[in-house]
Amino acid sequence: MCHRIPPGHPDNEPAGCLLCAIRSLSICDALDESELRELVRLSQRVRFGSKEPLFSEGDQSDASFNVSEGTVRLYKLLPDGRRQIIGFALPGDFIGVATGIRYGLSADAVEPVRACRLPKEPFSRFIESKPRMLQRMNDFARNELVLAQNHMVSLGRRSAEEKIAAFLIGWRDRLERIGRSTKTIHLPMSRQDIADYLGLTVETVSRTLTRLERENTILIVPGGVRLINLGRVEALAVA
Amino acid sequence: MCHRIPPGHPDNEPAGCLLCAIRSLSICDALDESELRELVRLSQRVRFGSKEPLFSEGDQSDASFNVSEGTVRLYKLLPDGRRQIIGFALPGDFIGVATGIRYGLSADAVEPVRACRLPKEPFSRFIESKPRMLQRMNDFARNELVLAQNHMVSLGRRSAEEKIAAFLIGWRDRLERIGRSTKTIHLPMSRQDIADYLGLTVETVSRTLTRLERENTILIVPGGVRLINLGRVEALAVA
DNA sequence: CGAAGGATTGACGCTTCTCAAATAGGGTGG
DNA sequence: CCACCCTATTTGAGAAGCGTCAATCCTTCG
Repeated sequence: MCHRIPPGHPDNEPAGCLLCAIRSLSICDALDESELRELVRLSQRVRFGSKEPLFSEGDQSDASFNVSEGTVRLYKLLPDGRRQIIGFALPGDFIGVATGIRYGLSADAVEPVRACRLPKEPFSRFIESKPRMLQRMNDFARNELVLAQNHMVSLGRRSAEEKIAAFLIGWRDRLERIGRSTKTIHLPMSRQDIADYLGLTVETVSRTLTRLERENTILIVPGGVRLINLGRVEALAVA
Repeated sequence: MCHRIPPGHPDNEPAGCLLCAIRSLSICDALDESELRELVRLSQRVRFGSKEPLFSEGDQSDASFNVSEGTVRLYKLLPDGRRQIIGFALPGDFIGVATGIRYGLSADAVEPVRACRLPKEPFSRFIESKPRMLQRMNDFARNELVLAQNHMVSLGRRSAEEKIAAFLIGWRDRLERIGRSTKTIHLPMSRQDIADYLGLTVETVSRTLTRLERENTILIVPGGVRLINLGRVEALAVA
């Protein structure tokens, strides 16, 4: 539907922080009007087409990103190509903060993505004297840790069926928190992505989903699922 | 060897932040002398015996802790008792920061632990106007995320043998960074702990370790292991 | 309309789990 | 100091869940 976009194509719009639709979801909510005006000057609005990388593990870490639209896949690769998806970033999420001079993981767009690019140096100078912003970034990191911890429980201790259920419930909750419809849960990522997120194979994901559908627990629809027997899914998810 | 210690037994020593041996490893390194003096007044030195909980998932989150001695196990439980160990905390680590009013996971002492207890309210007031401290706490949270991400790769995409190797290398690196000997790697945690950390069973951990020993890759010694064929372990660990 | 990639389904195998029992080790009390 | 007990660890045999390989189907898009 939309034509190929060059890597990290800059929009011609300026970063419109003051009018930003997802500001209340993002770290920028900790800034006042004059600070936002300052941020406008040091940030850039960028777009990425499906599968296009925002950054890759090992790259020089030049910038972080505030996702404003679309879904981003964050992952690590083993030398032989095995992939573990660490998480998916949604609008409001703040990604690409590296500990060292290089990114510790890779990120690419699952579907077309818009984001604010925050170049490392200017941005770190910008925040260094803003305790409220630092607090908010701390809260965001803590929240990421909570997600990571639940993810570890799934990876280490849940069966394939429980993993899928926990994934669907967790994804639904995240969509809900950013104000998306949850009547039918939109799944922009592929079966392979779900498999690599849950430590399974595509085949197992596919089989498990169709089994859940045959049992009338879920309904598979194009681009997502509906939870028919919500209680059953939730029971599997906590287990 | 030592008698039973009541839960979270307070030492009679004051919190000696100025002389603290692990300050350079901890978040407190971001504080100057007068700030440390302030911290002394609002923190308490506490001890925990083996297996004693520092806090439990679902408890009201009253305080966080700076570990100064010993090893802490951080974990989550499923309703049926399955356990996933999220990580181990060592001297210098800052644990028990909750996002909400309740702890999101449980923590207990693997071996006798000393820590500084930082009551939530006074501590959050203490840091709110200290950007350097907030920065450092951010760095610590980021570092935890890096560990979590590597852990997820192990849980989701590595074989039992690779998990064990990656665990040994990762543990060795952490011991090294806090200045511990790595000639023989001290493992204070049980086989069951290692299993619950790696998403395996005790039997698989035991079998894998003895297989590695039979192949002359490692040597199992009381309380730890020695890496005989370091190259082999490292090769398994990256894979 | 046809090609290409994604998703599903099936048959079979293997790694890891489960259940069970033996062994070792550490702490306690006599 | 030694014997005993309790727990941790190791080892074995068999089962099962999930992975692998392969073929088919479906969808999307040129």
